[in-house]
Order: sequence, then C-alpha cells, then structure tokens
Amino acid sequence: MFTKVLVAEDYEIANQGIIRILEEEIGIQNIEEAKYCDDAYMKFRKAYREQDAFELLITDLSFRADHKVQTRTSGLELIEDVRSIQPDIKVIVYSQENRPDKINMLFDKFEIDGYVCKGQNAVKELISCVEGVYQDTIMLPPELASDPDAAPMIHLDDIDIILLEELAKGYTKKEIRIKLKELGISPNGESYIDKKVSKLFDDFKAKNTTHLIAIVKDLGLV
Amino acid sequence: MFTKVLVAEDYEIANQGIIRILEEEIGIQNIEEAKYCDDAYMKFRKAYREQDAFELLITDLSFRADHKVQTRTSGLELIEDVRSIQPDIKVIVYSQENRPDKINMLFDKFEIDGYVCKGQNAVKELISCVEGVYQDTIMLPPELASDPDAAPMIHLDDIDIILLEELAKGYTKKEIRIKLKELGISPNGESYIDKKVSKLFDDFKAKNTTHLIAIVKDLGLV
DNA sequence: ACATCTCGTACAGATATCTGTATGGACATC
DNA sequence: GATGTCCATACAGATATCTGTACGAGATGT
Repeated sequence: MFTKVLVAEDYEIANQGIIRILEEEIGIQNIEEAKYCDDAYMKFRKAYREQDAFELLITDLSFRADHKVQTRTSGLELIEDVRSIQPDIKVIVYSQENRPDKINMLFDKFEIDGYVCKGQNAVKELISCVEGVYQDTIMLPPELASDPDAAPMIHLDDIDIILLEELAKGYTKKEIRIKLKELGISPNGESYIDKKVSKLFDDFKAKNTTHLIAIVKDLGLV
Repeated sequence: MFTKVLVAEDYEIANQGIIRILEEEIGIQNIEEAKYCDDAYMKFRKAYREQDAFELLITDLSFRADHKVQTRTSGLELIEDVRSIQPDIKVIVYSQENRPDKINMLFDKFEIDGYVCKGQNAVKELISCVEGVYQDTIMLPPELASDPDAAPMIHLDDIDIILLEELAKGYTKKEIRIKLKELGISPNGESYIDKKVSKLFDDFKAKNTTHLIAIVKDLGLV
C-alpha cells in the first residue's frame, strides 16, 4: 500500500476525515495535510527534493480564497504543477463536483487516477478508490462506472476548448481566428471555425453561441 | 431562543454537525433533520398542520440527486414553498456558495434571514447567525458585512433577470420581445430591450451577449 | 487506380446584434 | 408654465452570426 500521501483540502473537517480514513481504515502511516494549494505544493517540493517523494496526492478542486494570497487557487493548477515535476505521482480528486462531463474531463485532460465524490458514501468510495489506484487501476466514481453510456459523451478536442473559452470571454469569431493565427495554431480558417462551432451547436443542442456558452458553463466544461 | 428548528442538509456529516451545535452550543431542544427537500417539506407541513410549527429553517441550497425521485431539487424551491405557507418563518441558508452576488440575491429575492458559509469558521458563524436571527437581525456573512461596498453591487430588476435567463436559453431578443408581449409584461419595446441589455453590458463590462451570459453564469446569478 | 470520405478553406446571403440618433410622454424642480 | 431628466419606443446602419454551397488536398478502402 502507499506509504506517503499528501492531502490538500481546505475544509478542515473533511481534511481530518480523510486522514482518519487513510490512517485507521487503510493503514497509511505517513500523511501530510495542507489547507492551501500553495502549502501543498511547498510540502510536495520539499519531499521531492529530499528524495522522499509523495506517492499519492489527494486533492479537492476548489479552495476558498481568504486573507492568504495564493498563486494557486484551484486543485487543477496544483495537479498540473505537481505532475510537471513528478509525472508518475498518483492523483485522486475528492470534490463535490458531480457533473459527469466535468469528471470525465478530469480523467481525460488531467489524467487523474481516481475520483471520489463528497457525499453520503464518500468513506466507502474513498477506501476502494485508494486501494484501486494502488493497483494501477483508473477508479471512476460508481456513478460513472455503472452506466458508462448513460449520457453519450461529447468529445471535445483542443480547438473546441479554445473556441469555447474565447467565446465565453466575448471575442468574436474573427478575433479568435486572428488570435489562433498569431499563436500559430492551425487550422484557423474562417469557415472552419464556423463549422466547428456549428458542430458544437449540434452536439449540445444549442440554438446560438450565447446558448452554447450557457450550456457548457452549466456543465462546468469551461 | 428558538425552540423548534428544521435542518435540511443532504450531507450527513454536516447535518449531524449542525444539530450538534444547535443542541450543545445554543441549547435548542426540538430539532428535526431531513436529507431531502421533499422530506423537509413534509416535516414542515406536518408540524404546521398540527399547530406546532417550526420557527426556523436551516437549509442547504444544493441537494444531490440520487435514486429517490424528488419534486424539489434545490433549497430555493424549499424556501419558496415553505414561505408561501408560513411567511414569517425564519430561514438561514447554509451553503458552500461564496459568490457575493449570489448571496446578496438570496437576501434580496428570497428574503432569507441569515447566511452561513460552509468552511473554516462555520461553527462560530452558525452560532452568531442563529442568535442574531432570533433577535430579528438580518445576518449577513462576515465576508459581506465587513466590506459592504467592496464590490459595487449591481442592481438587477425583474426584467433584467428575465432577459438574462431567456438569453441564456438561446432566445433572440425578438423572440424575447414577443414572449414578454404574450405574457403581458411591459415594457417590451424592441429598443427598450436593446437598451436594457446594453446597460447590462456596461454593468458587467461585457463585450457582447455571449460574454454577458458567461459572466453572470460565473457569478451564479442565473 | 479509382471512387469515396474527411478535413480545411472560401464565398455569399439571410438574419441577428450592437450602437447611435431621434421622438414623445411622465415627472419633478424651479 | 418652462426646463430638464428619465423612461419607453422607433428607426437605421455597420458589424457579426449562422447556414449553405462549392472546391481542392489528402487519407482510406477496395
């Protein structure tokens, strides 16, 4: 089993709860906790530098802002930063997020190893998730694993994501086309972008750009 | 102090935590709990019918969907339904929501009496909130109370809300104008709507409709 | 080697958005 | 009663959106 685990979770009670489960139910000795993403990153760096790296990171997604100014405000940034240094570290996300598209995005884009949904059965789920991840299994939450084709997943490529993000920032398609060109991202043809967005309309059953952005915002995809 | 309180919160641990505080820290004897909005409503109706009504409702906003099919899926609906029967019941919302605009909206539109943010200091905040609400004080969370003019609040009237909601559903302004006319809501002139939306652009510093909807979605206003 | 399909691009027309100006009524202030 | 300020509406023009057709380049299959 894992011997050294880092827990990043700002909500103190939940933090203690996770530690208690790791210690008493799973029997992990060496657990460190952090209430802020930056603190978590510092502990991670220190352990890595001292050749005593963490094997598993359990992190929340959203961290409340408070008086302490943080460079990282989201678990996603923490995951990216940690993975850029130690790519093979296992990552389990523990969050209240329950939107399938968002959770799938975490596995697709951030290549997390497991996801546990805060809620009624979080204890049982967390235990089996940690055990599964230790066996190199990708541990989908039961909600997703049980009916994998319940919602026909929409696959978004990189350009789709960029388009959605830029549209949400209020840029026109022309401005986006110019941006893409400047950044050397291709394809960037005018009507290719139109086509891409039209396809997104079909996929999400949106009537127009505004509706599309409202839908993907609700889904938490951007 | 309150003698009879109803707690609606689906996350069991939090639910028990609230009850423990109400009992041991504040000394309230008669507390009932519910994990579902519908259950909470049933308990409320029963107590009201039996002339033994609740004096205070403490409720979460979001309730997880599970196998039990619910007619109410949000604390907001619960508040509306409860208030329509017993308008003078005190309501405290206990949620992880921390967006000032959204919380302000709860006070403005749902006339809640207090708000407690899930988090580090939730225990202290909950105690003072319950005590304040008992004294007929409107208990803003400390984040909002401390700097009331930190974010210059944008006042949205009914038409603004309707416009934002309909735009988010993908209706064009022309369609919205016709809808308003059919519903007998006025003003509904073509350029009045244009002007209203333009003002929203200014208020939220949005470049266009799509950007506007992205912003208000992020703020949780729709 | 040929047909077929997808991908990326170009163009064009109908519709919608956004911004500006103009007009008349309601209301208050002086 | 004259003046200015909102409020609600109308109209108009430049820009953007959305949809459809068309065309070449490359990949795929048979």
